Amino acid sequence: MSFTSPLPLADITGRAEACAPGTEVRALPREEAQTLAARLRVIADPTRLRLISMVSAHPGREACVCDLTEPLGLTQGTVSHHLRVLVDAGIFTREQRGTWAYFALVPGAVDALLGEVAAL
Amino acid sequence: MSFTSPLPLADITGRAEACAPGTEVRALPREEAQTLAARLRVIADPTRLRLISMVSAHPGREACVCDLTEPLGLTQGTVSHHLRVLVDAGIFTREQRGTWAYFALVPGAVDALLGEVAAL
DNA sequence: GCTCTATATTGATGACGATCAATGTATGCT
DNA sequence: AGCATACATTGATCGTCATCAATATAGAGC
Repeated sequence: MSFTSPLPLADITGRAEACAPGTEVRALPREEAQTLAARLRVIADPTRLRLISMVSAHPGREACVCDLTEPLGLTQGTVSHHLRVLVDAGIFTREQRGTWAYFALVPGAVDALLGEVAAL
Repeated sequence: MSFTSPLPLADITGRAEACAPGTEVRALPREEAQTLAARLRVIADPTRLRLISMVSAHPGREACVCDLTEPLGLTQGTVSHHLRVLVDAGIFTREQRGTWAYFALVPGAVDALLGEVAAL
């Protein structure tokens, strides 16, 4: 009787260890990932990053649209759009003073967002 | 001599203060904003956020593609694509061991990125 | 009232990117 | 050699979004 031929190892599915899928990894839930990614997409835009930088560097840490349109080299409508996105995300506040609308950073808003990512 | 009538304030262009554009605001340079936004876009995606979370929660803080494909519910090709993006961005490392490719987090890579945003 | 200025909104366009199915490449085992 | 597995890549499709031009709203002064 010889054992030189195929061994009947029925329980071993693949060879080596066949990438066990039963490791049960705790992943960030799909829905949380969705909302966190959406919030990150707000600041993952060059124009909005510049807006954040410009407003925080402005005297009084606030600025109106007309202060921001020309240095950005974009249409007034486009700048207004980006400011709306930032306000909706809770990163900027809008305060109407007469004809002008002044935008300012919400203290800690960006840091809070970054903190959630760092906690992954 | 009475001063009750229209004052000849010729040097004031508009009324109020007419949104002075000469305030010279230091903005994040266009090119830096572009690259920083591109790096942020890497993590501003739900699937890639979950990948980061899953790998860091995996025993040994590393995982191969087959560990990640099924729990994500995505095609193997799609997962491979996202892993490539993360490796190219310097967030993951790829180590080939036999047939398997193991991915691990680059220590401090995400924090460095977040730090740049916080420094705005 | 009218007019001008500051800002918001709408509609259309173009580009980028996430995803999949299919295929290609490489490694290991028999 | 042949075959099966793990992963990468290609090509195509579809949705999202940044941008603009045009229009709308609204406040301030005449």
